[in-house]
Amino acid sequence: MGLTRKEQAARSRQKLLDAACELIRKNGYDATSISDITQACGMSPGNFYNYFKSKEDLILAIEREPYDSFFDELEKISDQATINQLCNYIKYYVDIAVNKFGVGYNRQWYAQHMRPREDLEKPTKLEITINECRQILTHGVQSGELAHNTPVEDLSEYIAFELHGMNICHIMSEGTFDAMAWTDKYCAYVENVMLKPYFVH
Amino acid sequence: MGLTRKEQAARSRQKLLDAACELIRKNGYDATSISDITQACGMSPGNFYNYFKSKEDLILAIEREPYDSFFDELEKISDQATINQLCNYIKYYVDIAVNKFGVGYNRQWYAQHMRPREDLEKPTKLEITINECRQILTHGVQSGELAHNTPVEDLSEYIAFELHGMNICHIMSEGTFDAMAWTDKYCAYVENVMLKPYFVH
Amino acid sequence: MGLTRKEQAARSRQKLLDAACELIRKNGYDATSISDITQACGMSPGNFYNYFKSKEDLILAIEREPYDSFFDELEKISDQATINQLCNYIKYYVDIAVNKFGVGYNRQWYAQHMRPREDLEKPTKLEITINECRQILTHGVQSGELAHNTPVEDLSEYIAFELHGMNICHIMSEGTFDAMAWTDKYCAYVENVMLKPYFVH
Amino acid sequence: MGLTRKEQAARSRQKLLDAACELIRKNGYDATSISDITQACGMSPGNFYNYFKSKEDLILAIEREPYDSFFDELEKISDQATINQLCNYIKYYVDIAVNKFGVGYNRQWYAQHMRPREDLEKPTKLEITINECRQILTHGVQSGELAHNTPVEDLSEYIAFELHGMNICHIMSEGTFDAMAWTDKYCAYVENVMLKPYFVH
DNA sequence: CATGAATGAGTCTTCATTCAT
DNA sequence: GATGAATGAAGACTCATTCAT
Repeated sequence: MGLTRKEQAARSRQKLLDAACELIRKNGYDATSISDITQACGMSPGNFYNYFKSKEDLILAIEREPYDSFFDELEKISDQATINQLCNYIKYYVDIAVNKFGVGYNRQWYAQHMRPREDLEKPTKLEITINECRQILTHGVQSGELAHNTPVEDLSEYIAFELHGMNICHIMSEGTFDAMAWTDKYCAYVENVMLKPYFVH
Repeated sequence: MGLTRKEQAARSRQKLLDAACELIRKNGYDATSISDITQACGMSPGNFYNYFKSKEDLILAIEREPYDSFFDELEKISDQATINQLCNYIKYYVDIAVNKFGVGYNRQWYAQHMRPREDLEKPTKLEITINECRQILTHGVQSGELAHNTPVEDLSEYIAFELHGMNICHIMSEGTFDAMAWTDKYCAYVENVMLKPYFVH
Repeated sequence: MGLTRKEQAARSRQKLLDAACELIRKNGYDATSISDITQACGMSPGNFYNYFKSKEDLILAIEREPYDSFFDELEKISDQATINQLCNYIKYYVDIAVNKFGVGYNRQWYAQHMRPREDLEKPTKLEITINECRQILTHGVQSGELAHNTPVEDLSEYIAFELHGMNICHIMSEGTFDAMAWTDKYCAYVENVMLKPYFVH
Repeated sequence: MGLTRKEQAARSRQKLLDAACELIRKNGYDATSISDITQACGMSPGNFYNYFKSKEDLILAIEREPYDSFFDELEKISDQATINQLCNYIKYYVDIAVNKFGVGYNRQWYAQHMRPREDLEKPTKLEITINECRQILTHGVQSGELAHNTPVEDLSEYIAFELHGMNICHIMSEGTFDAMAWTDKYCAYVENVMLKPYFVH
């Protein structure tokens, strides 16, 4: 039925984004050609460049998207108990990594972000994960759920490192690692062991 | 002078292997061409195929494991208290990663081990790390230092993931991350928080 | 506001023409895309085809000749001595080229007129310059100032080529070539050397 | 019969050079694709890049070649009378421009060299022509054939401009301008008119 | 063992052009 | 008149691989 031009364009762009994600996830970045992507959308190759400046640009667009929404996610859960926030965050992270990105895409992601960096000022992707954890824990301390002496800094690092380590395990296992089961156990561990000493009551 | 053909051949093969390692680490697998590799060795591209059936074949050949030798180290410390063994293991791991290998080599290591694998039977390098942790913890349970209900499996994973996550952080920070300080804190955390519930007495 | 459709159309067409001129001058015909042109006008690419059948059609439309108006000037000086007419013509030419048009426009002018031509009947812009010189010299022969055996044809060519050669030098030098000084010397040369053998007393 | 590898390579490179020259001359630079060139040589497209870094590189190689040999040409004729040197130089220039390069290539040549320049230090192509003329005339003065008051500087410019103006005429006429006939007349003019006042005896 | 010229399929990207809105 | 999404044919360039020398 009647789609406006803008809607049509947005839909095409999203189709490309989804197809690209899917293909890169399956085959990896280098093994996915622009033609593969447009073909999967039933488009001509040239049309790709109406939406993305280059193949490189596509990756940036894909990457920006779901990780950006972490912050939105944090917003949505900001009124929950700290431990719930944290567990939801962890589950959300794993879900994105495993279900949305998958092994192929994550491989590319790490390859890219482990390259030598020019701009040492910008926070690394790992620091961003740490920041997000810290944000939740800090909020927990401020709200009185966690003790003042909670080593927020250290715990944030531990969790962030753990998530990335798990991600790598997932990649190396070619996706056979059961990330979802792990997540449940790890959340329980965070609650019952890691944060245990710091809960107020 | 006076090298036999066989020696010459072995030397050429090794040169190719080393150059490939170096280049793939720097630029990634797909961005490293056969020409790049042979040129780095002062060879002609054709010569590559005297030693490797294909580019894919090369990757399989790059399977030297400097991380493997940890087992020897474990032997040496097997009579210490479990917590000491574990902390020594962690310190040893970090020391190797940071001081011996450094950012450059680790980049290469991950790039290599995150590539798609054919042989799903062989344990991944991360699984090896988990195994080593498990070995220590299991020993702790058997010796009565740790309770029988210690979730050895889970804790081994947590520690192994943490170590690799830290390693990645170290890489992404271009070596500015203070891994040694982190190690001390993490060891304390392992002793005082993670294993706390499971110590017998 | 309040433009009729026709006026609006004419204005759009002219904007396209001007933008095309400007861009082709700067980057060359092949390096100038329809999108470049329409974008420079703040138009959509499709709109181009409301005014021109094709890109090739555009080039044919860019046939405005500011150099043509020299003939008017010739009228005004037709009662002077031949050598003065010629020198004034040369000076006028150089003045127009250097001061009025400048390096930028001349670049465009040559780029445009050196493109492959379909209509071999129409005189080239260079032939027009030759014609103008010939007109002056012929008049000189007819008025008895120049000998009958004056090789009018050849000398006209020499002067016309010289002017265009100088113009190109001016362009290539980015305008640092001192065209005015050159003009004085060249006029003296025309009088004292080139035409010397043909003056009747 | 038995060609060495190096000979074979040199021959291939030359074949590419010749075919490129021929095709660009006929169709212009932009209308000549790498495939066109290699196909004309019975080669695969990829092989082109064993000999030239890029398409741009090819142009530079073509261009360098015949204009470089002007200097060799000057060497060869350095013991002739100045007027003969000059006429031979002019004839050689026209021959290269018309027969070797042709309209298509020259179009490209001028388009390229009339572009805005970054490096104002390097002499323009036109200055090189002036230099070559000056070299011959200076030698004529030094050898006593031409008077000391010969305006070498000016005359060199006149001749160089004339040659380029003629070249442009040749382009604009789509090659119908009879450059060879013109050359003969112009050489006679240089001898009998332009240099006449300055010959010693 | 080593060379390097040659292959040719494949990649990213551009762009003139069309057409439904 | 104007828009801009879509097309698809080309083009420059790369690279794993082969093979005659």
